[in-house]
Amino acid sequence: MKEMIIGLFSLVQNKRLTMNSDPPKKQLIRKLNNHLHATLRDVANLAGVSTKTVSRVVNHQGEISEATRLRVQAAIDQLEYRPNVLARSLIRQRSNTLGVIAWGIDYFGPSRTVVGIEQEANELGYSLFLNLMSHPDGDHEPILDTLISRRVEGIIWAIPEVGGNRDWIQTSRLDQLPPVVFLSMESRPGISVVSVDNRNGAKQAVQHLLEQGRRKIGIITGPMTWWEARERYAGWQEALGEAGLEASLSLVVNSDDWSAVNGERGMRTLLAQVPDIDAVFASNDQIALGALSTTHQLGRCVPQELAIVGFDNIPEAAFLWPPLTTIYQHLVDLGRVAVRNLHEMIVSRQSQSEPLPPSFTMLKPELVVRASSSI
Amino acid sequence: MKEMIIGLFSLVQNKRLTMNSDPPKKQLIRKLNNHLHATLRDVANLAGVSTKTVSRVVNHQGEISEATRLRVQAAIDQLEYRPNVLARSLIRQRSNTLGVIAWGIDYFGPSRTVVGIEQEANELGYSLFLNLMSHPDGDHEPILDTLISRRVEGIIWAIPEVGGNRDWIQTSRLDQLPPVVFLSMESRPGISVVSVDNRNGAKQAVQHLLEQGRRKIGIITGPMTWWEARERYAGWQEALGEAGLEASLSLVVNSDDWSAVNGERGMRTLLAQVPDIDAVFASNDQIALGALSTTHQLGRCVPQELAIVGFDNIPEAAFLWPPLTTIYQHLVDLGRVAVRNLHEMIVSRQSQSEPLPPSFTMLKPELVVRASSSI
DNA sequence: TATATTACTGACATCGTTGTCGACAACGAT
DNA sequence: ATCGTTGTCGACAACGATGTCAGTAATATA
Repeated sequence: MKEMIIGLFSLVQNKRLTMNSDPPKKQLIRKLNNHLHATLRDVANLAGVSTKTVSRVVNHQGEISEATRLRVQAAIDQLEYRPNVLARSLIRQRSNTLGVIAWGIDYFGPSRTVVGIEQEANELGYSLFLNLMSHPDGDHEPILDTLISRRVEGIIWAIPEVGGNRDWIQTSRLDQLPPVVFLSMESRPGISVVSVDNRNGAKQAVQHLLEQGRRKIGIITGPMTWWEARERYAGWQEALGEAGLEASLSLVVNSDDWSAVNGERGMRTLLAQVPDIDAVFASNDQIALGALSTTHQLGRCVPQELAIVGFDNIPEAAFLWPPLTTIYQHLVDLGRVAVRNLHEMIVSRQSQSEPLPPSFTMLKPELVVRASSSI
Repeated sequence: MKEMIIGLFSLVQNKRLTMNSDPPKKQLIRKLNNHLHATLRDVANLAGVSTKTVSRVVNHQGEISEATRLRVQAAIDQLEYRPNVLARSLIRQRSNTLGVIAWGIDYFGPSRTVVGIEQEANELGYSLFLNLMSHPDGDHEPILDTLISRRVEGIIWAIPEVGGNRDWIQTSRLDQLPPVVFLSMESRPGISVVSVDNRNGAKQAVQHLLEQGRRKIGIITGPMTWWEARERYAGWQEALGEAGLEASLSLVVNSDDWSAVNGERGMRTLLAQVPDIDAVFASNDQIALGALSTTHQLGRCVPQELAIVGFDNIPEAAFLWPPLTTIYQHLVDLGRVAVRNLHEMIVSRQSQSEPLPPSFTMLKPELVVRASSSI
């Protein structure tokens, strides 16, 4: 009975071969002209072995006699065979891909982060799907759907926390996703996060200004809907508080984006509110740049009359006039750590063991002292 | 006879079902716990139809009675079914993915380009694999192998032309690839290229300086191994030549990278070589920034004594002191056009028609006048 | 010499889809 | 009553790989 079934099977299977009257060689030439790819079966036919044997050679698995290995390898080379990863992913149930959802990679910070993500993903053997949003609080649903449909094994959420754009995490949506690592956001129970310690960075900046003998230290914040802006603001407050100074509201100017325009305006406002202000912490380097621009326009001397510190250490910072003291964030590392953590989550989920507890990593930024803050 | 075969087939197929003793519902719960995805078959079972019918509903193809359509849709929603694009790509022989090979996306220019690429790819329904190289002349072979194995339908080569890093194009390697569009390089027969007209940009910059009455116009070039640097240099030469001025070598300083450090040094050298120089074309904004830094250090007045023009229009340019005149490249468009061209190549190859002739597109940059060049 | 072991290889089913082809019911027309 | 049509739907094979299992030949063991 069994033999009978097998017989019928192969009878049916042979139909394919008989339908195609070309000899194998000719078939292959046609394939190449149509920009098709050689398959395991092509290689197997050419080498006179089964597809499984070719598969074994390709994956260096199982024991293969040197003779057949060479024969198969020759066929592979001759046909320029490349395994079809789509088919492999399908049967292995592993796509070896990650998805990044990012925003603002035309800015220095986010793009550095993506570089780190790409490097680490590459080293761990993942290919990376890049998805960009046009606004930090845009609609991410279609992106998630694509990533799920493509069966990515993990997702890096490289979008800043702005307003309520993380509220969806509380919903059940997260359960339907592969492992996700979030970047640059407030820690929340149950999810994995990697962030730069913005508060500490701001604190370092202000403490440095205090050490330089400054006492009236203003701040131009970023948009306060951003978590990072709030953290930097909090760091400024903390540093002043610990020094026994009042974080008076007249020393604060909020800007509604991170651009130099607002730095320019903010600086004017601060100088109007507190004419004898002697230092300003700008919440990023663009804002600092705008602030510097204002000091030039008004003829104030930096750092003699007024010290300025930024945040980010953009490549231009060292060449501004005067060179800008700032806070350096290890953003490439941020990306790398995120992928490493993600990889661990993926591995742990595969091994069916207890799910890994969510991780929370904080990277400490560094103060870079230049002429804009020290005489 | 035929019925017999069919009978045997389904007998064999049923083995799978009998082997698995769980009722369908329970199977599904197990699936969800293991983070598996519902398949067409799951949906079909739940809705009491065949997989093909579900497929038809998902793809809005064929004629389906409203009753079954609703029933199937309900099952899809209930199971949160997402089609597996890997399987779909496999059978359809279309992956709907593109690959980008890029370098330097932590710089402003390349990252803008990638933004454009991502946007257009997204709009045309492609997912994007991002691959970064650490050097413009690094080894791209492993990247190409991965992309081929993943069966991307096209490749965007977003790496600047440096030294001989395009020589491989002459080899047969290109034939084994899906359609490729190259960015920012010299036109070559047989390949598709999209570039910014660097020569024209530089020419505009120098012509602007001439219109301002400048006559001793120097240049700080980029690294001359780069095609873009050579083009900008050529533009400077052309503009001077057309104005009847000599492009004397004393007016030229080469820098070996694009950084501000070299702009600083370059400016010093120029001032030493030609003390009465009255304008400088810096081959990018970083170099211009360095040059500006030198003028501050030496107390030269910009633009009164010395006009400076850059290239790129980095976001900081408007806020430097003085604000920098520069050349704006439409890099987002560059990326978009590249993907659009690539898409056409892909479509044409599919339709089996005559292969599309390679395209060559040049985007014209724009002069942005600011205070560094006009009094 | 007969049997157990090892080394190597292949047949088949399978992953989750879609294209092809044909089955079947309902319908109106002859 | 018979015969196309039309509208729905399903069985099957196929995409290109890998895992399972069994088969064969060569070698080692009794």
